[in-house]
Amino acid sequence: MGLTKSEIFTDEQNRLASLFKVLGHPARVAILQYIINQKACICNDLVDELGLAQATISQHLKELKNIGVIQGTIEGKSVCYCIDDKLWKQIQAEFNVFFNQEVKVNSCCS
Amino acid sequence: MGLTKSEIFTDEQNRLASLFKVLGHPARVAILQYIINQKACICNDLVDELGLAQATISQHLKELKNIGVIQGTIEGKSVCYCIDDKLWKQIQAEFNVFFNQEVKVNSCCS
DNA sequence: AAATATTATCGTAATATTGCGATATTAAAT
DNA sequence: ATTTAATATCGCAATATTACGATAATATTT
Repeated sequence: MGLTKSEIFTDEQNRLASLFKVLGHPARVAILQYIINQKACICNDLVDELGLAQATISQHLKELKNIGVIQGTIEGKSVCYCIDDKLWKQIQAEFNVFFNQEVKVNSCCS
Repeated sequence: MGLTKSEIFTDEQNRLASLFKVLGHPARVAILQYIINQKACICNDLVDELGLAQATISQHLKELKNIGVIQGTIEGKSVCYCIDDKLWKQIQAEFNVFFNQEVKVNSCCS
């Protein structure tokens, strides 16, 4: 197997999980932090900054682009990647909806 | 390979990624939602509720226990799983620190 | 103690992810 | 047009994850 059974879950559950999953790798967290701090970046900066091969960085960037959290604009022979601020805030909002569900503490565990 | 190079990232990056990763599966999102709504649960309820085998549910519960977001108390022959509200709020807080970094929108992307 | 019920663990197959070298693609510079 | 630079894609090997049947472990019930 190794195949997630997406069809048995709700759209919301699949959606949340897919967002969490993309953020669930330290390289992608590092890339986001770097882009945020530098305002923008090109892939080669990241290759120098992180210790990963260019092909690997490019692959991680692609996954971040897939969920729309970053966008790339071609600038001459390089690409300028930026956070999509609207989506950034939207993802945070979706996470907060999940976390703000009221947790009722049950007697059996306290 | 297939081996994440954790040693090249900061503790914060690894920590955040590991939390996101655990939440990055729809079954685990579903389990958390179910426990929150039912106040508590035992594994067998989840087997009926979700369409996954008992062994699979047990494995997902273990991962959730590993990050401390749920805890299990033995109750006779079953186990009562509850959200650890303190950790639940702490994880949310850690995520918000990440998301609340100020994003400077760069001219090249707008 | 034997039977039953619930959960955990083991072993294994299928699929996914990570990482990287090699190579393509694209655009600027010469 | 050729060279150079930056990024993307392909193909592959190593490792991780997902899922589940079988079985073990634990605790209650009979």
